Amino acid sequence: MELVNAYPKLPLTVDCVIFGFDENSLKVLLIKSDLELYSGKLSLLGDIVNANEDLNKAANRVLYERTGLKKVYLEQVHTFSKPDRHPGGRVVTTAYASLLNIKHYALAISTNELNWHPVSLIREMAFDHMEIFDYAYKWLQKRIQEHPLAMNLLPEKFSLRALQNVYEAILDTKLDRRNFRKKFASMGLLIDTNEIEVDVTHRPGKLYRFDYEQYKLRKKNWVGIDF
Amino acid sequence: MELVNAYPKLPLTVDCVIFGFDENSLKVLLIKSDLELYSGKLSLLGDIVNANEDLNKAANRVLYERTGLKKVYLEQVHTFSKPDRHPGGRVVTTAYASLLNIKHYALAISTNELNWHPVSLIREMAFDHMEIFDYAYKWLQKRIQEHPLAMNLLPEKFSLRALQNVYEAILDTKLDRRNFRKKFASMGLLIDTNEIEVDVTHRPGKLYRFDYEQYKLRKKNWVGIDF
DNA sequence: GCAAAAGTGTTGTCCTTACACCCATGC
DNA sequence: GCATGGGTGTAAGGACAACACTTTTGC
Repeated sequence: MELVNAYPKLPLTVDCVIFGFDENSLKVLLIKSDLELYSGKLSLLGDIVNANEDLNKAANRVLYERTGLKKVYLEQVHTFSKPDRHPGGRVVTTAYASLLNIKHYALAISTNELNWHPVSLIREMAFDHMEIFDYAYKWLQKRIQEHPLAMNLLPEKFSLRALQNVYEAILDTKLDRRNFRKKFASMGLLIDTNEIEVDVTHRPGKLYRFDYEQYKLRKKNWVGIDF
Repeated sequence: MELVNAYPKLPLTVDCVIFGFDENSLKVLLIKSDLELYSGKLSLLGDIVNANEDLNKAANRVLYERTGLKKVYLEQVHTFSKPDRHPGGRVVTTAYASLLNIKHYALAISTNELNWHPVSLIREMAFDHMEIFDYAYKWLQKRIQEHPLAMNLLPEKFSLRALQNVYEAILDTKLDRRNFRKKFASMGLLIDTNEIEVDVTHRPGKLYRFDYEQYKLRKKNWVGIDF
């Protein structure tokens, strides 16, 4: 079947929006742009998709090549396709996002000044990456309220305070501590490890594990019209 | 800048999942597959993306070419990229979805047996279109609970019963009539037109308009962790 | 004993659910 | 007058928001 060979073809890239959490603040992994035109500007981690890999694989490869990070859980966010979005010619890009604990993933590579940047300080980027980033950030804020994504970026055992810090940083808001704790207690998805924090300069908090087993058993029965 | 010319290129298509509503049931617009291999199988409305159009434009064009439908609001759902998803060779496709009132959009074309098919009867399709369809349907079910998408497929003036029928068909569930009405009343987004249904064989219902102005003014302040 | 953060309970409000009867119209 | 679906209210339960004091630890 040679039909497909006659089709117009386009270069396809992936761009990874890697959110990280550290010192109670949300960051994003960026490099300095390769392109002269955008010299000095920050850029997402992107590269071309090869002929025989799916987008997910491409995103993982690109992330690995640019950062040395492996086995990162990436989710597809959106595909951006404005014809003029890349000054070098037409390129369609699919954005992937992830959320991880900066302390768990040492950066093996520092090419292009690869580094974590606080989300709150990002003002502009190369290409249309600011638009992609904004989209991905909104996606993340919604996503974290519906999925236990936050657990990805905490150690296996964590305190409720640490969990709350994650939500506050990502949602960029303050939450009532008592209500937050009640909420998670009532979900029945946290297992008390009977351990407590160590090396803190105040009363240590209890440590919990997230009950992935239980979570998987739930089926979401979500009917609630609201807009 | 000739960088981009050296990149590997892939054929890119769009596939439109056009949901329609008629006679209180949810349908989807499908054609018989072009391909010999899939002869007799149903297929989404898809075609190649041209070199200088963005995906959104491509989706609109493809829809127009295949159906004669114009000015349909399409939303991007997901991009599917398995290397073997098309038997004729590697093709990446981006799925777009819409929801419209079948009675408002007469099909101008009937090539490939273009037709509306009840969603509940779809069992298999050509290519990976069943997977795309399933994804789009889940997307729709979530989307309609968070956005006033349902209004797209009602006449400008509609009864609460008609609105409820939409939700019941799409969510595939029964809703309590009184609670449903209270819900929409309390939202404050429906305007009583002071008109009533005509030509019904029972007590006519009041007709409402959706208050798009008001809706646009709302900003969603949505913080509610739930999973 | 002081600083710092952990831990905890109650009340009011709102939202959701469940549920049954009368009303207006066409025929 | 009967069949069909429109329209309405209430009570109970659950979720959420607001709010302050005591406890434990390190130093």
